[in-house]
Formats: sequence, structure tokens, C-alpha cells
Amino acid sequence: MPDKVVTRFAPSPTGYLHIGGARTALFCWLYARHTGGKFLLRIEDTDKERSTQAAIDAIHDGLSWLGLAGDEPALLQSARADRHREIALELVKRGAAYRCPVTAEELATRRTRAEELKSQLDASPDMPPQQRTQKQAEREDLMRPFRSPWRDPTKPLPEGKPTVVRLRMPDSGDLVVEDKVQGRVKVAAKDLDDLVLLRSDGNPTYMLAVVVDDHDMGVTHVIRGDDHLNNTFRQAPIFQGMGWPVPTYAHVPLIHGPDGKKLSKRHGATGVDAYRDELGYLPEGLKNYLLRLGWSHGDDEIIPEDKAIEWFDLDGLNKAPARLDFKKLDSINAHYMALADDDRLYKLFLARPEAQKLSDSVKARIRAAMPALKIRSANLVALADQARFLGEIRPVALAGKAADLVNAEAKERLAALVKRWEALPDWSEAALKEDLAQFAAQNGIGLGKIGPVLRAVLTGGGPAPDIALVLALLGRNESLARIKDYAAGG
RNA sequence: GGUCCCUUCGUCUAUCGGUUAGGACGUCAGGUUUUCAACCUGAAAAGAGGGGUUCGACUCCCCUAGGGACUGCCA
Repeated sequence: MPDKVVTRFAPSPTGYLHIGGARTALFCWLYARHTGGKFLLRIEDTDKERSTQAAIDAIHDGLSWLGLAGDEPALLQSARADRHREIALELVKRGAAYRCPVTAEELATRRTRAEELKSQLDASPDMPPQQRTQKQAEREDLMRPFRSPWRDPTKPLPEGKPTVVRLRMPDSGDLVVEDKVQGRVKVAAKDLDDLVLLRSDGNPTYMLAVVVDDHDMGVTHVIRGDDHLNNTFRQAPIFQGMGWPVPTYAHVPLIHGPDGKKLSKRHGATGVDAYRDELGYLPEGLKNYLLRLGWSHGDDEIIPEDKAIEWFDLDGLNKAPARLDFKKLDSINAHYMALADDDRLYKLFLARPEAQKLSDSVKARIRAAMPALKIRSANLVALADQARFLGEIRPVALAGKAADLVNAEAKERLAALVKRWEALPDWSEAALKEDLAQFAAQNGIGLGKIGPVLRAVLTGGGPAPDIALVLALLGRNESLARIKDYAAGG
């Protein structure tokens, strides 16, 4: 009987939920759902500087927006320091770790010396060969993974000097991980250093905390960014030192910006809150896109949540990092926009800054136009842009291309038309429909050309309105053909 | 520098030794719509390079190049 799957998402609070983190959270969540297991949350808040309550709230906020809340209340890593210490000491007792008096400063000096040597070697290519090889040897020695002299248990500790607890890495041989995404990965033990588990002030390090927490939470599958792949070889020996089972690992590639470089602030949106607030995406749209980024199920593109749960598996994950493509995000989100409930979209629209100063009658128009607005908007920003024209009824001078479409007489009539519209308490279906048809017929410009004219007149050259939008405003989404019939038939 | 990971159209990807290398987004052309959008049809567009293994390689192995991660008493 295999144990129930337990996955976890363990972000450190940085002020927002990173889009890449959101994707790994999604994978963890989907895998738990797919297998009927549990999805847990842990906040790695041991860095007191960064870990404010606001930063933690931001993570929860992003996750709940995406519908990825944990199955149990989130664990705060900082609250478990005692437990971590306990394990560190147990590890020492078992001989899997040891106390070491070498200070951080001493280690830093080592690194500085190595860099010094490198710049010396680089700066003087004509250095005498003997001197060169000597310096190179010294440097290589310094660059080697750190093994403390005190890993020898018989070496006595200096009196009164503070110590750290270091992990005793295996002396030789290879460490092997069967990663569900990356396959079999092997690292020689000699390339790993004896990392610190407990600082000299008695506080646990990340490497220790992760392992203890994962074990205590019963995590069976660690699905995380592949920037942690190397860390696996530092963590597995800790599990083994305690005689704990090592979880199954799946290291998913990171998301890169459109230019192929690691996603960073300069690419624009890195936090999911920006995708929601600034870019106006729907959570289901963003989720579907994120899922397809690095994972596939044949040729399927639009994958609703129930299908995602049914189909998701670690096997489908790609090994290469994927680039963000906003055009494709738009296209996928557009599907979900068209599917979304009108009232829901209307509420989302009302919450946006664009909607703040609109009058009630304009809002009513927009609500009425929602069925047409949503099918032509890839996201809420585009929707707000489309809706803008519904709120900007005002006569302005014809300009640009639109002016060529009508003669002087027509312009006058149009001005009158607009005046009449403005005088209306609200746009009634009959009035507007009639006016449109009449205007078109009188000017012989065809209903189709009314679009640009309207645009110039009503919005002063703003966003392109759409004849279908005008119709939607009337509460309908009729075809242009019907309007033509109407105009022709009188 | 060391260790590890990655590499199919511009982008996301399918292919799990035998295909005219498929799909999606984007792009371009045409059609429909007397605007835009939407929609329909079509087109261009890919196995990083070099060696092997094999009857046969995008697929397996090696090398090179290019990207990335880690290399802290940060997480």
C-alpha cells in the first residue's frame, strides 16, 4: 500500500507571490489533487528582515486568488526552530554531523584569497611557470568544497570558542537522485561541502529546516524550482543521517522572460498580483497558461481545471526553461473571458481604476454591453478600453480619416444626431437604432462606415468602437446583416 | 574556476528509432464583414554544430558551442 501523496509549496515571503512560484504551486496542487493526496503550505520566514506579516499575507492572497489554498493552515518555519535544533543535536549524537569552531570570517578570508590568486594569475600571463603552478595549486585547494579539520571526532575542540554544527558529507562515492523531471542525477560526494546546520548563535539554517519540516509534515513529493536541484544533494544526507525516508523529487525548470533570461523585475510583471491588477487576467486563464508552460497533454491547449486534475502528471513536464509569451497568455485568457459570467466580469470591471469615475447610467450601458464586450477582450484591461467609448459621449470635431468619409452636410446631421443623443435621459433602444439607420441611409455611407465616424465623433479618436458594441448596448448582439436589413427595409 | 541541469518553427510544445516532423500563439496572404474586432481558408516557419551506435536517428552515446542553477553561519 503506497502512502498517500503529500506535496508542499514553501515560499519565502518576498512581498508578493512570484509568477514562477505560482506555477510550481500549481504543479504541487495539481499533483496532490490528481493522486488524491494533500497539498500543504509552509512559509519559510526564518529571515526576519524580509518576513513581514504583509509579505506573508501577499503570498496567501496570490494563492487564494488562484484557488491554490493549502489543505491545512500554513506552517510557519520560524516557529519550529526548537525542533530544528533538536534534530541538529541528534545528528551530532549519531555522528552524521559534528561541531566545528571555524568562523564565517575565516571562511570568507579563504574565498577572498582564492579570488586574489585568480586576479593575480589573470593579470600577469608572463608569470614564471613555477610560481604560476604554485599559485594555481593553492587556488584549487582553496576552491575545493570545505571540509573542516574537526570532522575528525578525535580532534579536540578549542576551549571557549563558539561552534557551528556541520553536516558530515560522505567521504567518497556518488550521491544519486532519481528526479521525476530531470531523471537520474549524480554528484560525487567530494564535490559537496560540509554545510552548516546550526549557526554559532544556535539558529538553524535553511538546509536543516527544510529537511526537518518536510519530514515532519509527511511530505512525500518535493516539487520545486530546478534552482534547488543542487540543494537536493545537500539535503538528502540529512534525511539519511536521521534514518528518514528521502522524498521523491521533481525539479521543474524556471520561467524565463521573453528574452530568454531569468525572469526579473525588468521584464515587467513578476508577481501574480500584477497579472491580476495591472494586466487584468482571470485566474483560470493565468492558471491554464501557466500549466501549459512546460507541461503538455498532446495537442490540448484549453484545459479546464477538472481536465487538468485528471490529466496532470509529472511525466508531462519539460526539462527546459520556458519563456513567458504574453500574446499566448492573452489568447488563452480570451477563451475564459468569453466563458465568464457577465455579472462576474461586471463586478471585476467595477473594481478597476478605469471604472471609478463613471456615472450610473454609463455603468448600466457597460453592463448591458458585457456580452459583446467580453468576447472581444483578451483581458480586463482590454475590456475597460473597449468600454471606454460607452462612457465618452460628446460631440467633437471630425478629424482625420473619418472626416473624409462624410460630406459637410452629413457632418451637420451627425452633429445634430449627437446632440439628440446627449439630450436623451438614457440611450433607448428604439431611439438609437433608428438614429443609426437613418443617419446611414441619409448619408449613403453604409452602416459599416459608421464605426469610424462614431469613433471620431464620440471619442475624439479614442479606442475603436464597434458597431456590434453599439448594438450590444441596446441589449443585443445582432449581426451586421440584420442591421443592414433594417436600414434597407426602413 | 568547480559541480549539476538544459537545447524541435519567433514563442509554448507533440514525437517516446521508421511521420510529407503535428498542433497552438504570433506573423504574412486571401475570403467574409462596407470600420475595427471576430470568423473562415491558405502560406512561410524547427530538430544548435560535429562525431559515433544502428538497416534506419529529432529520438540512444560522446565531444563542442550556447544558455541556466548552485558553489554563504541567505532562503
